[in-house]
Amino acid sequence: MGVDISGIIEKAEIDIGQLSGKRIAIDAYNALYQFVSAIRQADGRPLSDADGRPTSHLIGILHRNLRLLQAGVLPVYVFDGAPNRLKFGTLEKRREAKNRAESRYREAIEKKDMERAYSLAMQTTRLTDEMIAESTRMLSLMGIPYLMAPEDGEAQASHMAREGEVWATASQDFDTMLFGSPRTVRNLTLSSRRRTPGKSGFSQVRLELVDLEYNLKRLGLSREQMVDMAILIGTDFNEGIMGIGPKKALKIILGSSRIEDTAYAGAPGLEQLDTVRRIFLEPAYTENYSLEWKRPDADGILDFLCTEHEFDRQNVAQAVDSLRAIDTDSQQSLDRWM
DNA sequence: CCCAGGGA
DNA sequence: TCCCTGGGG
Repeated sequence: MGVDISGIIEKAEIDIGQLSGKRIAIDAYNALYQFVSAIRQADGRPLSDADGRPTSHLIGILHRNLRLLQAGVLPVYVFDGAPNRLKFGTLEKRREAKNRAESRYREAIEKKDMERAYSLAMQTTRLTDEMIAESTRMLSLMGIPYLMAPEDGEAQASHMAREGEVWATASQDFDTMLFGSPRTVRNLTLSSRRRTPGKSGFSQVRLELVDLEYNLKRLGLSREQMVDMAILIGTDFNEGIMGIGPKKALKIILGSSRIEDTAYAGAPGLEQLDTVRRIFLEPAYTENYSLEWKRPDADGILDFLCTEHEFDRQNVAQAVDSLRAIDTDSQQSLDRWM
């Protein structure tokens, strides 16, 4: 999930209207995980068609993007490429955690503890290659641009924001700040309710905007120092130091300015310091993409969802009609003036 | 995730 | 009008 420095970051609550006419680069994996973990039936299993194939990702993409486009937002989805080898450890840990959650889920189902089963089911969420392929196909049909990052999707999205190709990145974690995204939108949804893993029921969430420069200035850090702080805490690419969270890390870096000047220089958990720094400060990116929002392929969407996946034809037709009523052309020309 | 529907 | 619940595939 990336490094959690939420506690020391100031966010501004914003209204969706403030994103109208703006291009937002969305961390695709992050968004898809939300869909697949949140869109479930009562026993926790994802929604699926008659053949048992999952459909949560498709429902999520259809409805979320319909609402975003209606609000005037111009979304572009950035998918992860091949993970950096320093991420292998994190990925392995996630796999193990999912396996554990799966066996606990089965236990909870046997004990008929549905509430626990539901929350465990959310932790078993996996994105398969087929779901990724279907997601990009769905985006194409909706006329929404997407691209594959060479490595980390958040790094690519952040590069695009730095270059001014998009106004902001959208992700739930704070790695986009480390990657240098000037603005990060969190909780990019139209509804303000969210199911959270580990808890039953819903909690309120508000659309938030995180401004990188503002936060760096307020904390008295350079971005390089913020990256060092994250490395002390632990990132997807290194373990970090046990017992050091955002508060202590901030104090340490404000006192010593860089990891080499602290007592933690060379400590286990901080191996390959310069490589990890470079992952955040000089990330791999591509400029080989085009941002164009096209008219939706109405028949294509109906075929895909209703013929291939047995969605209700009337529901989908209604969504498609709403989609066709949106004038993305004028939003794109409006966007030039912002 | 988002929506529709019903009750407070 | 808000809040909660059930449904979607």
